Amino acid sequence: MREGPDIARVAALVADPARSAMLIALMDGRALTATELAGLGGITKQTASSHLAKLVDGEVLTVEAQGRHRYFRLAGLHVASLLEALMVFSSDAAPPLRTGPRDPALRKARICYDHLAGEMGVRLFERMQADHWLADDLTVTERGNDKLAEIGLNLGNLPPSNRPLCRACLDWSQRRQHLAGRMGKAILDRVLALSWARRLPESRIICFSPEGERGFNRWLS
Amino acid sequence: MREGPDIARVAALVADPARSAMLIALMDGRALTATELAGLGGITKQTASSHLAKLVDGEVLTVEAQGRHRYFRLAGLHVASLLEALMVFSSDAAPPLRTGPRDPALRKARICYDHLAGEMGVRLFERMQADHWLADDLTVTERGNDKLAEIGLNLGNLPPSNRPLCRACLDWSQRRQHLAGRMGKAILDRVLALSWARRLPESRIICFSPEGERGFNRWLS
DNA sequence: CGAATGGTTCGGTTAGGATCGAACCATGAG
DNA sequence: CTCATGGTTCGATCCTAACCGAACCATTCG
Repeated sequence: MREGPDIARVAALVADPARSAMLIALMDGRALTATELAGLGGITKQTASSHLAKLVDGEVLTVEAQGRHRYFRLAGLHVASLLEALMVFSSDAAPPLRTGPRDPALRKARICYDHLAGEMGVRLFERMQADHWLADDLTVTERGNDKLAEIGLNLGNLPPSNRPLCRACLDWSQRRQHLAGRMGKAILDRVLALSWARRLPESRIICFSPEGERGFNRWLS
Repeated sequence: MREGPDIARVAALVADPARSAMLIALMDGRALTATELAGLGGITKQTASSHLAKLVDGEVLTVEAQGRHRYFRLAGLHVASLLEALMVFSSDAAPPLRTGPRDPALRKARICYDHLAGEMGVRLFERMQADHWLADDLTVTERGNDKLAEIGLNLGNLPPSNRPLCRACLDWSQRRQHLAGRMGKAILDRVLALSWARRLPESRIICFSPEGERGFNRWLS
């Protein structure tokens, strides 16, 4: 009788309006927090938490904990394919709501909690390692201190804290690591203070000016 | 808040075990009666009747009344694609309950609505792309037409239809794409007409003969 | 150390829907 | 016509799961 792959299990996960709203919101590959998703689904965070746990358990979503946030994202391409296949049914109407010009910008550079992420953040971090600003254990080398001084940054002046100075943080859009920790924050602060870039209100986008990007690239080279 | 396409509606239709069992049974494109489907779903005919009404109402199935029978079949290719997309999830993990000798055959070649799926289908599709039978936008190139002519297929002779000529369909067992659309159907029809393969009754398996497989491979090379 | 914020757990309520028995309608066979 | 069979409708039961309030845990900030 009832055999074969258990299609109903996954379908049931998508079958709830709140869950499907959250899934659609994640279709562009972004990673969103539980409270953001609760808002998008029109439910309280308790309910969202329960839904998200089910989706993760069902391997439809993956989580990544960062600080006190938990970032949820689709578990892979096959999930997006499934959602696309479902959208075919309601396709005749329903103009898609997303993918304004903001998305590419978000991939290029954005704030991740308090430090730089996206393409620019990843490039920074990889350059710091390749050029030995950082040692393998993520401590700052002498050359690192020199380079930081070039943009007016002296780690000795940072406010004390028990938060680690350097930490690697997984970048969702690039799937590589970028620099987090107090130093990540300090560098972003300098980038903003130098007017190399500015934050766009109501979003996580960091917008580099043309001169700012040139300055940043020159600094890395 | 909650906008966008109402994917939860269709997902809910598939989310019931009895309904999904019936849908899977229909994946080979056959049309079955309500009582047959009731048996396959492991439910009484009253319940099945209710389920089937919902599926028809939701445009997942179509009915055809003949005498005192009512034949149900999938509403279209997009339904089969959806079911395949769902099967992707239960394929890798979840030690399947049944691994008789039929499964390998099913993975090797099977019918997906009306076109070739499984290992053979995926190989065909990848070859078509690598060897430029198809352009990136899935239109048929001149070389493609030549190769199709080799097995006696002329796309100009296909019956007109508004169904797309070429479509990619995610393959459940392979997690890659295979060829659907009118051309996918036409190729499978030729493969069967050439006696390269035949359908096994009561299943979705497409069984290639040794010579048939050789012919198929030679055609691809 | 609080205070603030992001998230989870628990308990109780509620609504939807899957299920089947029984009765009913429609078609076809004899 | 009568009977058997395919299918639907109705009503009642029962179970699941979505939901939120409230309390709780964890992390960061001052």
